[in-house]
Amino acid sequence: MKVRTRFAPSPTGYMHIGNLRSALFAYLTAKSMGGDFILRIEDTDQERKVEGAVDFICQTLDLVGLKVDEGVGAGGEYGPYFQSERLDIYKKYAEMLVEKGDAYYCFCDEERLNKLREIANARKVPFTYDGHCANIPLEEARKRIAAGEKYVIRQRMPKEGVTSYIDTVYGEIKVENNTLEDQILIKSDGYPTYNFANVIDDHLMNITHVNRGNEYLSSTPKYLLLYESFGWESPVYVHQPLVIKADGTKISKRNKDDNLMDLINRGFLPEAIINYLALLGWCPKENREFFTLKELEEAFDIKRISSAPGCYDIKKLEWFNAHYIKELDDEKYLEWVKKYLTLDVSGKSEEWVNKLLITYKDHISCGEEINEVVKNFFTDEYNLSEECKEFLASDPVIDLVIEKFISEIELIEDWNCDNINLAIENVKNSLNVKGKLLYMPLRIKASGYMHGPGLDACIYLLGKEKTLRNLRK
RNA sequence: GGCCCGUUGGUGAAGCGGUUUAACACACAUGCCUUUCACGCAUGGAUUCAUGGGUUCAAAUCCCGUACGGGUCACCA
Repeated sequence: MKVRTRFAPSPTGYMHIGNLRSALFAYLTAKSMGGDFILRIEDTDQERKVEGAVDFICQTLDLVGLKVDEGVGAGGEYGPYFQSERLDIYKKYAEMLVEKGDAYYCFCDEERLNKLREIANARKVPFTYDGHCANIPLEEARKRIAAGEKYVIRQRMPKEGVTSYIDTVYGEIKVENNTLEDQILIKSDGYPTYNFANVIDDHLMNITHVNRGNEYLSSTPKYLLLYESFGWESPVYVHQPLVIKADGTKISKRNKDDNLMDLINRGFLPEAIINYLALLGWCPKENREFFTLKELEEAFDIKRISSAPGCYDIKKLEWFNAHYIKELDDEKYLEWVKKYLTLDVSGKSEEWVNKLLITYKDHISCGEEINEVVKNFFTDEYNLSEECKEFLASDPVIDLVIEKFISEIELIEDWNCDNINLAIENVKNSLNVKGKLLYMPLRIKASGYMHGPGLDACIYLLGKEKTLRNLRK
């Protein structure tokens, strides 16, 4: 049977790094076994729905290269793929369960449930539904419904026994049935709950592997009981470890380091994000860290998903990103990096701008960083860091080096890197200064930075006039 | 609180009973190279795998308890 996995987000806003990771793992689970990746939208909560969120999810998947084989945006024969368009299907299956006695109509209103909750709170015991409506005869229940009374449908849980299953990542999970609540399947507005719609859709859409966060680990028995009631075969469960942050705070759509669009807008490459995310909770058999999506599809193996949480670290992502930036060929790099350039380049030749950007290609870890690293080329007002000032004051020969260099620069007629190197060489020979003491003063005075690309290229790009102005400051 | 999951160096993470004197990567330190930084190359750092017991000839690896962290107990998904 062909492997089929799904990414089933609810349209509640932007995606963060954790959402994308879920999508990635579902995608890789399918692709690693030659299967299909399906996109289903779980829009059963009418109150939390956000306008435009579906488009956004599709765009995001497209952007990072996770191609949807079937479902929203791709079509397919198991639709509709919006849960809000499948209401009659859920209703039908819920009624079947009622007919079998594995579910029942419940007329308890919010008021009564709140009262129960208060009592439970006061006694400091967890609230669970008391089964108040569990034994209303079906005939009577139907009459009340016909009379217009509001109702929900609840799953009837076994009072004893244990439900267990084998999870691909966590192994055997056992849960006592008496800890399971008679959960709601169909809400009073006629919409299904997540727990129910999920089971129905996964079965009807022939989903073979269910990828989801491990927060569902202990509620999975509820699903299993539903499959059992229907006499359906349950899918393979692949529960994934959570993604946490080093500082203990949660991944949030509002945090700029976590929000996917923010990352893209700051100049993180999709390839880098995908590569990094794949390694968050999964590890390849061979000792390797760089993977394209295609390579991940080959190498991925659900058996190697870790059961310990993955730790999201923006620093490591930056490192991956810097690597992928270096891999870009110059033409592609220029086209990409210019999208992030906010400095005023009017009055500069395109040739000069391109050379400047390429020179700094190996020195940025994300797109927007280019502005920081290159800004002194656009201003006469730069402030030296304390570290720079300290260095300049650290040796009396430094002033001589600068003075000599100024006179050498003044002599250059043909402005190119070779002549600039020659000038440096002359300073070195005449003052007998070399190494850090020679290069650092020149770099700091000319460019305002302690670090950067080759000094000759920096000075060349600065131009003769500006170099002299900076050196004389 | 009940139930479920997790805990390996500064960080991420491999290893899942003996070939481990615990891989690899990031970070750090030192050295080499480059007329500087960076890049690259080389070297160094966990007497030890949260903790206490147990099983075994042998445990980071299996079992039990403890601590800490997380999850879950909604007409949210």
